[in-house]
Amino acid sequence: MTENSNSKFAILGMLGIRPMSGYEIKKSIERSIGFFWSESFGQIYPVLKQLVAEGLANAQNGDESRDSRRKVYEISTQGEKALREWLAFSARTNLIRSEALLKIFFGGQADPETTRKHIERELTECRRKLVAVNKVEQALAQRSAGRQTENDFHHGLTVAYGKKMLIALIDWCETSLRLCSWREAVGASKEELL
Amino acid sequence: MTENSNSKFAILGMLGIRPMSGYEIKKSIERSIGFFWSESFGQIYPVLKQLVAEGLANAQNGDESRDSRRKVYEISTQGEKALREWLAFSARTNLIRSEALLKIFFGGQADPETTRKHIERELTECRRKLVAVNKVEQALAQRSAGRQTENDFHHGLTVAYGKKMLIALIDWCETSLRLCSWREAVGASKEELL
DNA sequence: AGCACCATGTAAGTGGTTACATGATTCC
DNA sequence: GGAATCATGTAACCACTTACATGGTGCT
Repeated sequence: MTENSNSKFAILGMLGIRPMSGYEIKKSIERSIGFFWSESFGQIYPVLKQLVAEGLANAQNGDESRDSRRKVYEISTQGEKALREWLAFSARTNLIRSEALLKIFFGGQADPETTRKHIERELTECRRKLVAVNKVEQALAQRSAGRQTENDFHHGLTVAYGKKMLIALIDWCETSLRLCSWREAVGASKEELL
Repeated sequence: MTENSNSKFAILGMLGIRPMSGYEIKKSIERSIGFFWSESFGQIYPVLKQLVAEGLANAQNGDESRDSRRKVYEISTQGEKALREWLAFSARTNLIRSEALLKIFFGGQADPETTRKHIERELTECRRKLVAVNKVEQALAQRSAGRQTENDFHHGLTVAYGKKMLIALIDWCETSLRLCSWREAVGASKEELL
């Protein structure tokens, strides 16, 4: 842990939207920012404890009529300040590591079908995700019809981001598959000529 | 270490392109797949040792006329087989975590300038990267003029991917900045009306 | 009664970076 | 002779995931 700024502020940021339990934080992250962020329970619960210890959040535990173990965490004034400071700080350029792209890059060292399969899998995945993002987009539009909150506006920006990336990715997959086919056809005819 | 499949095969894949030293692997990764992959020396050297121990690569050390410590590693027949097997295996959907997007998502909890700054920084970064990708694209086109190797073809696919993503990202940044401006203008006029 | 989901937490392991230590070679 | 780059390696640390343990609550 020590100075695990990312998870810490991701969780604090979620509490900034509304008070939540650890379990809710997980679900909420999955639904809203799952496209580019994730947190595991193994991270969430210790961080929540840490946030309380640092005075950045308060725990209100023991809501009757529900599971008595359930604890709802709320961001504190200090927490809001800490979050704002972190938000103002320039984001580190994060190291993305795409296993799929790596396998496509090395595709020359496998048979041509391998690359094709990776791209097809990617394409299927993207189309599935696009459907999900469209649903989120619709839900957001409906919720913020009339007056759009600050949070809704910013959520909308990230949804637009996801959508744009997915559309571009789908386009790349389709183009790449055509290139693969074309290359295979040329390769085949070359062999015939020998 | 144990079963660090990703780094292991990223490095083995580089050796599959041509024999290299640890240092060259690092540079080569940065130049060709730096857009979506990275390896640190702290990872490369132990993995190279491991690859030799497992019989997936051979070390030819002690080239006179150059630094005598320099060791060039070469993929073995067994290594090629292991690489092909790994390549054929479906890629896990990797967890991307974008700190910048996270900060934009939480932007409603900071002043509007914060979000704007993050997007502007992103835009600058993307434009810079696009220039770099274009250079790689040109170099690749020149190198593979006439006959294009399998490796060149697959490298081209990943470069096209990078380019497409960057163009989409730049577009998103520009649109988002306009949305921010528009929202700020509306917000200001609202306050004037109060 | 049983399943799905809500709910919290810990321990072990993983996959990786960063910082450090050390030094050779090349080019100006 | 000094800077840049080539070159290899280790140790400490870090953030995070996975698997495990445990059990409540609500619906059918």
